[in-house]
Amino acid sequence: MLEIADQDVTTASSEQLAELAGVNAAKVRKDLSYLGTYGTRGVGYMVGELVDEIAAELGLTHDWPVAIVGLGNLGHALANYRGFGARGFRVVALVDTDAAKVGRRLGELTIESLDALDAIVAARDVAIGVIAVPAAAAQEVADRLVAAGVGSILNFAPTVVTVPEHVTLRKVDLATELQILSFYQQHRTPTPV
Amino acid sequence: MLEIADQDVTTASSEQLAELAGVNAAKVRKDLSYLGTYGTRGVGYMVGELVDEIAAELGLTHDWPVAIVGLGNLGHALANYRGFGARGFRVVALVDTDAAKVGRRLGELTIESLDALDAIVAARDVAIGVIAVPAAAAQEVADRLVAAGVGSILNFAPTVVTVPEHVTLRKVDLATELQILSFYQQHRTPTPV
DNA sequence: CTCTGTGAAATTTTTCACAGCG
DNA sequence: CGCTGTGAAAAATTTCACAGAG
Repeated sequence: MLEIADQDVTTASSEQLAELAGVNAAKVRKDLSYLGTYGTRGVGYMVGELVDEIAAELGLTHDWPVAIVGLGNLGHALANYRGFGARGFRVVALVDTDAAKVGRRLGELTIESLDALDAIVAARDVAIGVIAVPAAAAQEVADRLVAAGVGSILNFAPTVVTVPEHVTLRKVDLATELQILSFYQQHRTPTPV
Repeated sequence: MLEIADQDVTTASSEQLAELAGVNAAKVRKDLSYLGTYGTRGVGYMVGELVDEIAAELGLTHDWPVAIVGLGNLGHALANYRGFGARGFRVVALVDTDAAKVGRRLGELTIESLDALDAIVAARDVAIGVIAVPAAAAQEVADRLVAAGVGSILNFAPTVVTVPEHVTLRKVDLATELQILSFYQQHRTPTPV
């Protein structure tokens, strides 16, 4: 393992990849085979080539403009989150209803009013809207995002919001993760993956 | 549907539950059958009874003491997060290394020093530790939590941390959620669930 | 020789469909 | 009757195992 890490970081066998991912080697090969033939028999997979191919498949080669709505603690945390950039996301707008917050700078961006949302989305081609407002305001913000033409919404508010069929919606529930942990704890099963 | 909502909120058929969850009715019945027999033939499921049973199965009847380590924006957001309580989690400690933050009040709790972690965990019987520190400090915090005897860890830092076999670890990666959204957007598939 | 790519087998998950309870 | 609970069928996923490429 050490020898490999030192001398041969350019290729990896399905066995090694399987170990890293905690799955079966055959599964790795089958999954990768759907991307096409990127392995070399008798050698393994070229790591660089593989990373590029997976990135392309996952949409990481695109640059997705993201708007964050709501700059409470969570919104701030998201705005400061290192690593969105590395994964192909660019935060292009910070929006809040609170007049006291509008105009405040936060890193490279200035907080803007929710009323300007339509113009912001159109001008900066926002693809993804992140809802980080209190539960009570979530549906209203979702409606506004949809009206502005945002195609995908990530909802952090602890409430159910509904959107039209053509808009993709995901909900992140921070309590759910804790719940999964406590479930494992209660059942004393080692965490899978 | 309206009549049901008005008059008959105490029971729901597998068909209705399936609609709400966006799955097949047979799956609902099969899944619920693993809990035992809680439905009434010809009628449906008693919603109240069902909620209680699921809560018990998921460990929501326990009260899980949670400690949050790191009170940057994310830590604050988690500390203020409404709804942990409703799901059986009680934040019993806020911990940070920053001497400037220690002693500060935040809602009902006071921020304490990481050095006091062992005593805090022991005294308040902390079951779950939440890591909300920068990536660079995550492993250190994880080690401390493990040493203090915490059995489950939820890691929000964008880095991989390793823990002993007997500790349950989960990682929440905020960028992953965006990635899933952009994947759907790219492939123009309606979101499942 | 080693390690991929892939049919075929095994296993798991989901759906069907219906006997029978209330 | 309506709707559950559940065997049996169908579909999807995972693993095996090996021919053959490099």
